[in-house]
This record gives sequence, C-alpha cells and structure tokens, in this order.
Amino acid sequence: MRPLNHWLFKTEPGCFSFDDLKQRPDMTEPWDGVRNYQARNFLRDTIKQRDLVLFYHSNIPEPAIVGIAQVVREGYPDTTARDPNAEHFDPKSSPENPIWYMVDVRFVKPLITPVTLEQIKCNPLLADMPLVKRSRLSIQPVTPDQWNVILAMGETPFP
DNA sequence: GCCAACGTTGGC
DNA sequence: GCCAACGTTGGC
Repeated sequence: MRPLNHWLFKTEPGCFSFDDLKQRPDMTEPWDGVRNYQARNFLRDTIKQRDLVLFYHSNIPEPAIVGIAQVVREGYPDTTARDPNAEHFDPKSSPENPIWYMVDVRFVKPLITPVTLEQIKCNPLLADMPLVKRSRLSIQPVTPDQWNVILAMGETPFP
C-alpha cells in the first residue's frame, strides 16, 4: 500500500480551531480559503487520501501544534473562490479554471500535550521544518522523522 | 500594534 | 523579465 505522507496545516483558531473540527458533523471539514500557489500545489497534486495532518494554531500568543487530522477527500476545486461574498473570493477563478483547491480533513485526536512553536524551534531535530525556516507557508510537508519527534513531544501514541 | 519576511502586481 | 510598490502573514 502507498506509504502515507505527513503534513502540517495552519489555521488561526479564532477563524477555525481544532475544537471546531471536533464539533463538525462527522468531524470533517473542507480546508478552503488557501490562496498561495505553493500550498495550492500541495492540495491539488500531492496530498492524498488518508495522509496525516498536524493541526497548527497560528497567530496567537503561544502558537502550537494541537492535534492530528486525516485527509478524507483529495484535492478538488475550492468553490469559495467563486463566491463574491466569501472572504477569499478570487474573480479570476472559474469553473473551467478553478485556480484554487481544497481537501477535506477529519478529526483524529488531540495531542495530549500541545507542542509549541518555541519547543519546535529549540529542538535541533526539527530545525529543517518549514515552520522554522519559512513560517508563512500554510500547508507544509512533514517528514516521517519530524512526525515521530513531534508526536513523542506531544506524548501522544499514534496510531 | 509593530515589523520582518515573503508573495503578488503592474509599469516599463 | 525586472523590480518597486504594495499587501499579507504571523511571531513577538
């Protein structure tokens, strides 16, 4: 079977939080509103069903990875790009050329101990994470080693 | 709220 | 295709 890939998705919890994900019907949510081409390419081309996601809360006093989610639907056009009332409306998006894509994710489990950005920056094993090197990318690949280190730091056995 | 880093836009 | 101006992200 295809090996699972690992990712880190960022969100501002004031906008959408890990707890919000848990409250959703079926605990699933379309990951819409991504408007960055590199992140779009991951969503459209690389992220596959069953891939695992570290759920990161950004733009708060103590940014941290707080939980695990899983991809339940692969990349498909982000229809919010064609909704003039949506926050991330993009008039250049069309049915023929959607430009922007999203995936659906499902709640899996919280980290028993959230792993803060400060801890991540202090751990030499995590020095190559985009989170450290290029913090603005909102959809980032995570290596299996990084994944294991973070879950150990979060004291969270998985699966 | 500040501001550095980064991404996008558009004139040339 | 360059690059200045501008807008956004996100840590602090």
